[in-house]
Amino acid sequence: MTELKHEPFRTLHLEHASTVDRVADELRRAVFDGELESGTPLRELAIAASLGVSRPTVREALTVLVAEGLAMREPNRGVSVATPEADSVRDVCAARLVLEGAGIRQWRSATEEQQALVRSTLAAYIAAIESDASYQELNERHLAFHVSLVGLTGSPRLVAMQENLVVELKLALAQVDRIRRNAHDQADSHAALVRLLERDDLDAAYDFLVRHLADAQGEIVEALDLT
Amino acid sequence: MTELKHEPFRTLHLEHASTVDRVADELRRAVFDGELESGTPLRELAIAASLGVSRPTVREALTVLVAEGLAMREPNRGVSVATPEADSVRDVCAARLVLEGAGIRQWRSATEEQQALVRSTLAAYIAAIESDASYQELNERHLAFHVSLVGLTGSPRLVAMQENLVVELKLALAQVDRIRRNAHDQADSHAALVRLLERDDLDAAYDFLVRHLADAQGEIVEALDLT
DNA sequence: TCTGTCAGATTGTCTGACAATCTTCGGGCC
DNA sequence: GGCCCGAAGATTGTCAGACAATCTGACAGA
Repeated sequence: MTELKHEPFRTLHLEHASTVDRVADELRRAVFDGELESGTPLRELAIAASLGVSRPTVREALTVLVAEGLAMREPNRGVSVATPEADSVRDVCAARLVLEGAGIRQWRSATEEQQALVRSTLAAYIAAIESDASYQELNERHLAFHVSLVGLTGSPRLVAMQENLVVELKLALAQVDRIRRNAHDQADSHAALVRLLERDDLDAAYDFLVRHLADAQGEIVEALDLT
Repeated sequence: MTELKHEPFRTLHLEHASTVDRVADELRRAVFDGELESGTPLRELAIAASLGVSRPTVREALTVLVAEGLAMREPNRGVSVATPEADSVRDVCAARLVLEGAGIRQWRSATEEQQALVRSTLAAYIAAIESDASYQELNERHLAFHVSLVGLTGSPRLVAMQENLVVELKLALAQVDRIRRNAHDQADSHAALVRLLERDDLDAAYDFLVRHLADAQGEIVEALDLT
């Protein structure tokens, strides 16, 4: 084989974006940015014309969105932006507690690398707050921190599941915050959680997480009901 | 509305199967039955001709399979049946432990209905064993029991995640058992687990689950390495 | 041995089309 | 006046055919 030991091109990375992917990306962006209200029908022809691609391509992109839970397909009635229900939010938070709780419980058996990821994700979140980053970015960093907690389990599948849950949350937040943007500062709370972890006080950390998720759920559900 | 109180047609259910769904079902069946070896390329034209549908329809069905993890898509190289790696199996089992463990921990706070589901699923598994059911059905019942454990959490999303994991396991089993079918009787072990639950001895039940999953993982990985 | 080139196969995407189904709207009937 | 019903329009689900881009493999040439 012609494989070199040092692999000098390891950092190179070609963006292999198919048309379908780019269409899906654009639709995702529009949903998260709140340009598309929940329940908005996503007409294939309109999107195809608007983006300058063909209908089959749009169709494929839509099935991707549906698989991700960002949209709903009703037979013979097309695809529309999913509407986050209060029950869904409650379920997402319950599921998050299971996944993130599992991560916390495995703090001690996690690798140094995984622990470092939690710290650095928290640091990035704090830095974003202090630099007055955009609302979107704060959300992103915040949720990335919670994903990193699941990363402590070392299980790619659990992380993937958490990322799915986070997508649903982002959808709900996009709907809620389209009306009133309230990305309030939660850095202290998260920093306290990490301190408990560093102190190996896992039970306290878990209790902390329980309260934190309950709070988040309460806020989102409340805001959702006002819609 | 003309809605009747007793809803006499509640049991009626029209199979609203689109062509895409039926193609996907057929492909799934073929994979689980071991007709398609892992790594087999799934050519769009061949499948379309073989099933008498058009290529776009097959394409959509394939993206469904890929989303489910049953197949892999490599850009410009098409879709092929996924190959279960030992690492994947280990990860699936680790993830299962988190989900099923969460179910067990919530046994007490589960509804009567959810607990009954666990019992009845176990009963169905045992009945299938005693009636010398087919290999496929035993597998199905066995895994259904484990799903019902996750059902104790009452979280539809966690159940959906577990079902995804189970799909991957079924794929691995299909590959392993294509060579040697070894659906050995595990009814006693599962019955013991339920007895521990009924006795509210959750810690023991959890330990039991840990061992059970470790055993299962060991067997599958071993059989996989022999391939 | 390595590189460049070419044919065949397969996918990614487009165009155009048609039937089935849903929605809407207006007409006829009580 | 209000309600059932049928026709028109819109949209999806599916199909057929086509073409460019890319991958594979083989073969010739430096």
